[in-house]
Amino acid sequence: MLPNPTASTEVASGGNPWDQVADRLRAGGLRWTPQRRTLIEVLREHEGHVTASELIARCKERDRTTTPSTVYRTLDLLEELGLVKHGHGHDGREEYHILPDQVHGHLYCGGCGKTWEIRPETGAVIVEALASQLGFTVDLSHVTISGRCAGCHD
Amino acid sequence: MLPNPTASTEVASGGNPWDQVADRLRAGGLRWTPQRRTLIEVLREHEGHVTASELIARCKERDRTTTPSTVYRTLDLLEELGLVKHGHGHDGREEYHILPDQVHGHLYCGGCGKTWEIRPETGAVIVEALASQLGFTVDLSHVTISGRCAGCHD
DNA sequence: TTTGCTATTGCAACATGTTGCGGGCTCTGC
DNA sequence: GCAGAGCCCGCAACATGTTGCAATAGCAAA
Repeated sequence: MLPNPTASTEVASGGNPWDQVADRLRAGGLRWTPQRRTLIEVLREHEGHVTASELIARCKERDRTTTPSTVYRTLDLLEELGLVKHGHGHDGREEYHILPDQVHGHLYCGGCGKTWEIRPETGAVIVEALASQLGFTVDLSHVTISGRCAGCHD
Repeated sequence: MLPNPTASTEVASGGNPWDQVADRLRAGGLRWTPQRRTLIEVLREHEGHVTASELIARCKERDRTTTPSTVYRTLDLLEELGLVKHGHGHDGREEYHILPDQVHGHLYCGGCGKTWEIRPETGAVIVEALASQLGFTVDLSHVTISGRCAGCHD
């Protein structure tokens, strides 16, 4: 039935996570559709962060009939599977972290418009400050923190 | 020339900042319009934070002809005057801090949906961590940091 | 008070997300 | 290989912001 039965166990352990998406969906009673396949193909080609609108644009390049609502709904699904994680850029727009193996936060400089990743050591300080003082578990990856970088003071 | 010359110095030092808005606008060659007056009246009645859509709704209560674009543009103006400061809630929607005398950040719990203010002491730890390690000057008030509060772990 | 400059408004169109609904398609079980 | 079950798609409508443009209306100077 499956085109390539030999690959399944190999892929399951060390292979590309995207190869398992179809099976993981079906295992949960969900469906593997052309629209979802298109989005997965687009995601395979990206790393790091992408805005939702860019993903939609790329999907439209492959399939002119792409509908935004379908993309957003599929992204929600993939987030539940842990394959992407959404956050918000400095302006509140949606951004997706692809394959969030290592959670990290972002900094945005309002002066020059650049964005940096917050290194784990630095992030740990923030996370711990809020954990110890308020018992709050921070999800740093959800927001982009704004401010001014070293080169853009005053 | 001014209608109430005796009040000017009094107001300038300790009075209500909203009372000076009209003059501050005119001083810059800008105009004092009914639409702006309506928004100021609404802002006077609020403290802390309000979402943009709530402000628009309140303006509409006073003036049915209120247009969203005008409200947004006026809020931009008031931000330049330092009377409000915009930020983004956990979902990326706009929020305005009214009269930001003391800048503070916000925490949002994805479990119970509540929001807390970050106390200055706690905020200082975060600001300093990024300043000393990266030379980055954080504007904590711009974003709402997400996570889980003490009561919503696991 | 009148006049003229131009800041501002309201509209319309657009960008980005979200949501409800009816019909179609995927999957499974026979 | 077929048919039923129900997940999903695409549409339409809406919510929240942003932007360009022509007409209006504040303001100040005469």
